[in-house]
Amino acid sequence: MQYGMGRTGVADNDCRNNLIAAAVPLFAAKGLNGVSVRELAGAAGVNLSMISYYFGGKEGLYAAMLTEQFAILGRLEEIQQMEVDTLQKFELYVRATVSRYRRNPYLLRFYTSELTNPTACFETIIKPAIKRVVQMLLDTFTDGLDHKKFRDGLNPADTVLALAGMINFYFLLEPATAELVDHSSERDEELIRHIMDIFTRGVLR
Amino acid sequence: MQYGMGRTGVADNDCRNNLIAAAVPLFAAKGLNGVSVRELAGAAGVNLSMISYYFGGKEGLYAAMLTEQFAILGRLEEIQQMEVDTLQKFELYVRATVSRYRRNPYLLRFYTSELTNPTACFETIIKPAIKRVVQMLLDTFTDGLDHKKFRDGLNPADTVLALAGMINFYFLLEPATAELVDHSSERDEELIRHIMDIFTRGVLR
DNA sequence: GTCTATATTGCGATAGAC
DNA sequence: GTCTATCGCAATATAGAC
Repeated sequence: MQYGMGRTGVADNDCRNNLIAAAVPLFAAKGLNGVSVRELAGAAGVNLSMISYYFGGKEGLYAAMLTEQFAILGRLEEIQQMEVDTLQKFELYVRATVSRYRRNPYLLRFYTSELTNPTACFETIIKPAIKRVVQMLLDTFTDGLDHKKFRDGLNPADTVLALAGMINFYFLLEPATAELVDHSSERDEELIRHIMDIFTRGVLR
Repeated sequence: MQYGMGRTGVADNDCRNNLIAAAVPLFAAKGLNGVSVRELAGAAGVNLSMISYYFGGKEGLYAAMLTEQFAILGRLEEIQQMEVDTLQKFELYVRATVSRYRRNPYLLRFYTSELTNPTACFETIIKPAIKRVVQMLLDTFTDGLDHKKFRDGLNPADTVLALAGMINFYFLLEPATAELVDHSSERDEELIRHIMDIFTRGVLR
């Protein structure tokens, strides 16, 4: 997987990569304050001092890991540029959200952990990322309003937060409701259709 | 509630009460691992050793505080027993949720903090509390289905989680979207009406 | 019941050898 | 770039005086 051989010029710092890879599930499960540098280094199979060497400390590793995790959120903004109907854009947002959480089960935890118990990274990484997604949804909604797609009297912010809430909350509640509700990915298509059904009937004119 | 002062019989263990009162905003903001016993004792104006004396340690104080905070969630189950229309029960749930978060701005943080970075309290306190609320919503929905209030093809779990998601996520996102969306309590009535509008149009036959 | 003083452990960070 | 060893500090918890 990694090379490390002088002249080839191929990426070589296993240490750095291993640390970030090991940090993701640990920080996701226990939060910044719940994980020690010894635990992180042990899980990565590298020496404890490498954390300071590469990241300047535990918080630096946390920030680097979060930056990498949240880079993927930027792709949501591509949806707004696509040449499809407004309602289809909202459906694309829901689909992208579901597949993102399925592919990366840790992302939602960083999201909500920082919303609830913010660290220094909240202002620099998480808040801007969330604002851009919400702004994208607001712009999409405004565009739909201009084309008379929606009924009158809808509040843009309330409407897009309602859609975002339906899909995000479903995943957030999973640890508590797994015995009450089938959260398996086989039902994802039904879930998406269901949420879009409620939303569509709720906002159309 | 507590006595111990000879003859007046008035509640007396300030220490215990002060500790719980001081612990609420601290744990809410920084989580169990983010707060030290020194900080807790200092904020409560009591001696550090009182935490072990009354609660057996920091985690005991955390658990006692959470138990007190989550007791209020039990009142949601009264809604199901009320003699009103099914849709009105859902509206009562939304209203109760909004007013609960307004009166106690810390509750949602404990909720989501435990969902995201669970401590020992998750299994004993938070998960049972959430399950009971979701079960109440499911029962209410089933009742509505029996009375042919809703259109066919609706999945009970997806439907009630969608409603819960719309209202809860609105409050969860506030720290990130305060500059984009007006989250002030003056808009609460509009918010409730808006969410119920979408939900009602989304599920009615 | 409340205090002081302290025991003990674990933390994050780094100096310095290689 | 990676290691060992250790520093200095803050953590929780408690023993024991009052």
